[in-house]
Amino acid sequence: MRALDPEHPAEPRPDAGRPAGTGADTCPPGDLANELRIAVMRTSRRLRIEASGDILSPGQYSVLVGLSSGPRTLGQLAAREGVQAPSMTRIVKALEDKGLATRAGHPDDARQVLLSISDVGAATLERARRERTAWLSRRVDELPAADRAVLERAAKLLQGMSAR
Amino acid sequence: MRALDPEHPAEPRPDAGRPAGTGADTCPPGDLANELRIAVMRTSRRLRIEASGDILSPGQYSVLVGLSSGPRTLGQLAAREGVQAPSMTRIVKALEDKGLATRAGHPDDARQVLLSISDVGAATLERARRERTAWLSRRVDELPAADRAVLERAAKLLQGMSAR
DNA sequence: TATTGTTATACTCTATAACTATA
DNA sequence: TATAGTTATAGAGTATAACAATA
Repeated sequence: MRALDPEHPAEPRPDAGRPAGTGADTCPPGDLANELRIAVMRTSRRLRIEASGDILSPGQYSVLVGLSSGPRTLGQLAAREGVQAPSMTRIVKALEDKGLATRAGHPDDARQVLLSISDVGAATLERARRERTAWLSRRVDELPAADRAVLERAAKLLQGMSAR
Repeated sequence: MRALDPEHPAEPRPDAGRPAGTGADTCPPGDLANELRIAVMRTSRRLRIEASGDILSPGQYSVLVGLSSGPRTLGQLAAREGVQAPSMTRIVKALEDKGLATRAGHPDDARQVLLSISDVGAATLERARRERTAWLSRRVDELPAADRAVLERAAKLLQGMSAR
């Protein structure tokens, strides 16, 4: 089994040291960024922990996501993942061995290699995605509608802020 | 330098395939969980990337956070981080070598070891925290007040959902 | 000569197993 | 005999360097 993620397992409680009963709706800007960082990192850690039992390693999952929108060369995948070519060679080899991706020569440039997701790969990706969302779905369902609306707007904001 | 985080580098755009102009304030529950997962994972990836150049490895940072609220035994730290004792031995050794943590025998049980954060360690942790929050602070500052309020409420919700 | 991808090798961080010291 | 921590060793996953094939 994969090791637990060492990132931010237990940040200090956010309200420590803040005077209680201050019904203010806003906190200082620096505090917001810090609390948001804690919230995001803590949630991402739980998401990864709860997703344990994967068939896919994080790298394999991520590459499969990249391939789900169309064939890519090994170099494109490496650049997109931010890893070096030898690392991508390894990841792709693992995906091929599991039958989740297929390899073909590039029609125009014989040096390059074109990787595609297989049907089994697409199905595996879908299952992995569902597994990774299951824990969060349960938690979200427990919330009142007003809170869900807040999270929906926040999700859009975060996605916009983090887009590259 | 440490490798880039392989987690979710480029999830598919959230609105793909959704009819535009649907001014609905809510989306199906499953969709919310999925969008929230994408938002959280993408943001956490950016946070880690932007925090590159650390003096502290993720594990060392995390242990230092644990020590910042008081001395802990090696076993306590290992349990809190979700790693085995030998791994914690290594992390603690690295912190000691850098002068960020100190070791002492347990007063009641000579088998145990008590780790404490040093003054240098506390200062280093503060600096690391600021670095890790800097990117997010800039992004948050660009937002209108209403959006910041949404994120503030969302941060509290996420922290509550992810608490253990 | 430059570029794409592979192989060889090393480093980091993790785990399990075996061991020492103490309870 | 059980527990806290260390040491030894192995398994992922990453990187850089050197190489082969092609442009």
